[in-house]
Amino acid sequence: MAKEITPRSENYSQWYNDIVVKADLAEQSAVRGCMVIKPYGYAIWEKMQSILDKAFKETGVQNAYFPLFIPKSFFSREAEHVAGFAKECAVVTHHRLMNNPDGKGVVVDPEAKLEEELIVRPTSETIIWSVYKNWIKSWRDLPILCNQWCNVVRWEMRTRPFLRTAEFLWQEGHTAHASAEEAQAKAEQMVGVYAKFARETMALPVIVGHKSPNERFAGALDTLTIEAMMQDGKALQAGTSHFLGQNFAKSFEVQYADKDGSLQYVWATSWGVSTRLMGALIMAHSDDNGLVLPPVLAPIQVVMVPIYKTDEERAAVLDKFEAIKAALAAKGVSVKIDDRDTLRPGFKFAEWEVKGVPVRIALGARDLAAGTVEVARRDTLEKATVSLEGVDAYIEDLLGKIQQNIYDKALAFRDANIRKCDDWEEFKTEIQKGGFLLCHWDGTAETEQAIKDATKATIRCIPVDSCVCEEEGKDIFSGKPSKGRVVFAIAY
RNA sequence: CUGGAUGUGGCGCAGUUGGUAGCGCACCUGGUUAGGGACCAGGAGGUCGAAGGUUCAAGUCCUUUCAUCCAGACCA
Repeated sequence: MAKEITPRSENYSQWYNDIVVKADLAEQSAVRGCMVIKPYGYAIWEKMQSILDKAFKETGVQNAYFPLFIPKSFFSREAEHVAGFAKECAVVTHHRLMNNPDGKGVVVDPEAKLEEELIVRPTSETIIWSVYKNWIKSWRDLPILCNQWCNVVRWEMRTRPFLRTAEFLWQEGHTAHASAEEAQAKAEQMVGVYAKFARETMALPVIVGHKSPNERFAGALDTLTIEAMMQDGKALQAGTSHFLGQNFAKSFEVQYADKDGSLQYVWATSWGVSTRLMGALIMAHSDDNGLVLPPVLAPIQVVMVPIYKTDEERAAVLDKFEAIKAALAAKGVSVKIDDRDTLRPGFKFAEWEVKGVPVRIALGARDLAAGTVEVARRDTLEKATVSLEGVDAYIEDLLGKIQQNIYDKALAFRDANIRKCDDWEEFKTEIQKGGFLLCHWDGTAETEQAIKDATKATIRCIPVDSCVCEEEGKDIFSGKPSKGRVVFAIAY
């Protein structure tokens, strides 16, 4: 029987799209570059949201909401920032439709032209800072720690489901502080939250580091990032946290009266992760049978497939399933009993594998007689026959093992594809094979650009949590002195 | 925007030198089945992306146009 998922060796892009579609995560929408996130995919996003949201609140952050539309003039205040976004924004110019005088459909009412165009937010710095201006008067008002869960629109020339869509869901945190040190610490704290989330929840090993000036967010003084490696060896930026300095405060004139009565500009951060994390999840863990979900994120952690010939057998098996389900539910495990009687077991096995459900239990007459169940794990595809007695404890333990194993597997893959490189000729061929190359860099934008032009590789980050990178050396391209190694890779 | 490719039932595709559309999956009905994507029989579903042209006749040839995909450019 031919598998529906295309082997990754043939065409990684096709393989990825197949998993998105077959696992029932998302489909293409009628709007160019946008996608419909289906219930199963959205359930995963909701889990990500709830876990992240809890972590944010533990750091004192509160949720708020700001408008979707931003007056065009707001963008002209921060020159550097607008340069990074101006080219790819959707613009609202009119506010009314009318019946087409030809009688065919509707047209934009030319009378309804807006005085000032509205930009559909590509990110909310400008509107949030125009609001913060009114919130911040005194040192007592600081810090302000707000996050918003919302959608943003960026009219990208080329899109890919989850990784780069014209509209996407994300959270964006925006904080204001009295001192540079406090703001910087906040930016570091939040990238730490992201790294912990990636590792512990998504089972995704990430490298935390600073972006080079070239790759920094428009308007930021420092950008911290978590960089992950996908199974084709390409890098994916999974989340960022920016130290914005006083750029936005100055542009939007956000000043507070300090304890000594002097007027001071506030210091800012912003940080965000998006539905791109879904893309990371898919590309990091999936295999040729489909999605592989870490148990912590799986909307369904255990699926039960009954096997029967007669109505009596079916009733007996489902009865047993209900008992196991109750025991598992008491332990906080989410369980789905697949009692559809129009489909055969083999079909169900394959279907739940594509969807990445971590554990599958099969139970039939044979097992009932022996007092056992068949427990299959998605990460290794191994099957075990387990005694019905205490199966709930076995599965609870197994879910933890699967979570750990998925992380270990991804970590082993990543580490096997990180290597040092000190020779430019070698670099040019090695980088095309995928993976991360740790190389010396002289710290100049010119060198970085030259390397990018020659190989398409970019500096993914200057690591902060890896001691191997702190050593003197010579730049791989220019030969000039370098204070440490940075991560080069070809990125999504 | 540049280069390449593709548009034919819900999905994936075939369709020769022009002759009035077919296959697989999915769907509906009935039956047999059920421990890894079942089988048999019957059935429904398409103005072939759109517009124009050539022709007795166009899915097929010509022109225009639109859309999608891939590779660039672009991109926290």
